[in-house]
Amino acid sequence: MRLDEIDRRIVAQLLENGRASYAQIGTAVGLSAPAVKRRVDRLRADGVITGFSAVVDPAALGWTTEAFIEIFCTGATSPEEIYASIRNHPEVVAAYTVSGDASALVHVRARDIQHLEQALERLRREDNITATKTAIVLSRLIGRPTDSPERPGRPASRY
Amino acid sequence: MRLDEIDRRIVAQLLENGRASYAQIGTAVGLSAPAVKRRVDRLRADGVITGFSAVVDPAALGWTTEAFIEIFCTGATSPEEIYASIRNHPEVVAAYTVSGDASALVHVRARDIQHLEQALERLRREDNITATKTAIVLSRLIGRPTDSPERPGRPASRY
DNA sequence: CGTGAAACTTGAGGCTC
DNA sequence: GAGCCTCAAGTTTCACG
Repeated sequence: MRLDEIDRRIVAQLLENGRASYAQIGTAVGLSAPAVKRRVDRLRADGVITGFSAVVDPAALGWTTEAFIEIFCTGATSPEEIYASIRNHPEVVAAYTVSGDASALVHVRARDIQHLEQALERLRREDNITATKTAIVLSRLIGRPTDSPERPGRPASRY
Repeated sequence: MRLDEIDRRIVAQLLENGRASYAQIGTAVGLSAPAVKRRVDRLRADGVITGFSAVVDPAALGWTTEAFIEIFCTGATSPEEIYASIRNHPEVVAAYTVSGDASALVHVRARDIQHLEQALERLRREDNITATKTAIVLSRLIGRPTDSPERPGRPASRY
């Protein structure tokens, strides 16, 4: 599952434009379309590329409020238990167990502040969760689609 | 720029498979391929869909370490100044100004712990930044490609 | 990995409700 | 306004060299 330079460039192309044609990618990386397809198929089979997705502006769909919530649990709550506590909250966009004071950090998106408050109350009612600490997102400074293997920082998409 | 039910279903389809053909989406939502294309074109023009991207596993590209860093700045540091301080650090995947104690929250990805430490040191050398507080990601519990307008929680991709 | 041919998809015209 | 049909141009996908 080693990636060479061309593989990385193909991935970079597909990060930038997930609907680029194989011929288009091919001219960018100096390969024919079938050769690109074979590599993309291999990258998918190897789990390097896990899928393709539209990049959507949450605000345009009415999700204008965003927060990071530190979650504190009782003594030795396992990751599985934390997962069970948050999995059914649809507002949770991402969640991580982390080092430090908090047991987990969850990224939440809501339609508005009222919705956020409601989601937070619902989270706090979970048995394992003893406390929360919320940081509401005021502005997004940087947000990359995902990590390019070799792309430097791009300008922020503010909202 | 109002979205109807079909628009939302098209967006949901494209979040799930960004390379789906218009005909494919059409059968899923009950429209012909050209009708789907026109709606997708409109959704792009309206900024609801901002692009398409491959979904890549950072670990497969050698980015195995991840952290959230709270950044503390002197008194009244503006979002623009914070942005200027972090924009050139390629390890920064996302950054937000937030309510609460910290001035900003930045999401960082590094190749390994050594690289993370090095990135952190580099960040702390920025003039505006007076202190940082790092939470290293131990495991990812939930991570959705992005927010579907109506999709419930999906299982976590752990690593 | 490249070439070429078959099957499919895209994208733009005009037509209908 | 929004959808459907049709057709040329482009794209994907295969077997073969």
